[in-house]
Amino acid sequence: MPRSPKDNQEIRDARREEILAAAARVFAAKGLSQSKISDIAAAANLSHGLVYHYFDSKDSIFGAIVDQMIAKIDADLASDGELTAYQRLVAGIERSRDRVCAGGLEPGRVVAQAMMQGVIPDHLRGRIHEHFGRLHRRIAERIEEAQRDGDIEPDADPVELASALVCLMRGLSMRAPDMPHLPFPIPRTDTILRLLRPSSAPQDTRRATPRAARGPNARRR
Amino acid sequence: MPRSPKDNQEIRDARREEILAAAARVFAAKGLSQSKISDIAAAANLSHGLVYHYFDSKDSIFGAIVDQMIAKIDADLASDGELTAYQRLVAGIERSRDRVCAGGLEPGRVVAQAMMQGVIPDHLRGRIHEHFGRLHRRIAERIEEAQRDGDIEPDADPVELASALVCLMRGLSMRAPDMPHLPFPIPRTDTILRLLRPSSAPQDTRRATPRAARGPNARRR
DNA sequence: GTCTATACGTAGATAGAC
DNA sequence: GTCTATCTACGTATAGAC
Repeated sequence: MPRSPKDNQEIRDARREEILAAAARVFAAKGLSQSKISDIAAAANLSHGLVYHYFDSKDSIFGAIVDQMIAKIDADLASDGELTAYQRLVAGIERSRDRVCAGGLEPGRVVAQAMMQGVIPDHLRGRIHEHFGRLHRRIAERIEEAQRDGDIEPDADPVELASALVCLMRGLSMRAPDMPHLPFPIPRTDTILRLLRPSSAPQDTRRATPRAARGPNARRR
Repeated sequence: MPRSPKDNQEIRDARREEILAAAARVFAAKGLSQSKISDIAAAANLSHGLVYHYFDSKDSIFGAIVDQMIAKIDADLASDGELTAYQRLVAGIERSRDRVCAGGLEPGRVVAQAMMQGVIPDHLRGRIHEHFGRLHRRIAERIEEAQRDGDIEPDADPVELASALVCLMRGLSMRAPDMPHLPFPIPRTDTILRLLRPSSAPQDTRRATPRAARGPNARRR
């Protein structure tokens, strides 16, 4: 008895996902250009030729991966309904940081690698560029909201803070997974948050110490 | 009349430097694996084959570049004799940041790319690893000194702060030179320094407000 | 010292057998 | 649907002409 069309479709979908998962690992480890199709095939335990049965080209695989990673990053920002803006920022930072610690798949890593590479398929450039725009805008908005809540330094430019935070997180994601014991530790979330922390630091003489007493994790209202 | 041996040597040295300079630009733009020997030759305005007259292989060129970049980074930290530890930290950050702004050759970029690549010649791995050890140790020491001077948050772990700072700077250097108009700005030095800034922030209840009044740029003693 | 022509290997992509 | 064999393009590295 032959396989039903439905079974075939399931096999196809499963294979596709397997290949994408394998490719994500390979790309994260080596970047687009250094990743051979055979590497991906080997990581997915199937033959070289079969990969081409499911995807047109290496670029199309990479495109699919980048889209997945972008979606994952967007999801990181979107979730966490009942929290303060500040708490959502912290949660996002923590998730990303945990992934780096686990040595697992850091979505930011793939995208950052893609951005650094000279040759990205043109359609991808646009998508990546848009992604960064969205990411940065959302973080800046969230920072602004947290400033209104009094959880973040109110006198700093939110766009500026967002840039610094994004830089830091990108640098974090860049730690090579095959160099697990680098001489310096992964900074704690507390340390990262120093960037945003309100302070009555000396250079700021306009405000004395009012709302600071509430603490950075205080719930608003 | 033939060229003197001395002239020949000068030509050789000059060519070598030209090739290295061209290669540095190419590597910074595309990374090791995407850089073809012909790219380097074209960037240096000479033929493909001549590159091999001066270097054994692409890897050996890359090795020379990485060494140059490492030396440049080390130099950034070494200089500035008459300054405070804190002032030297600031100067280093500013130099690196200026290079990124100029879109020029950011040494950290090449090294970071190298680190992220899966395949680095083995001897290079060691050198890069050592470099990071030195870099981090020096920064941590300098931070510690600045803490004693009262210019940096005294209750934070210097190693921790150094890690965060290195991450941030690495993320900064990663901006693609061919994407000059990213939606977010390069963070100002002030903003970067928020990581280190002393503060009488709420979560820290042990110290009240003593030394903070001196300001972060105050000369010690 | 500099170039052009060429050998060799490798990786992307296709074709056809099972 | 899956594999192996093959074509083709390109990049590293070398050899030899000028």
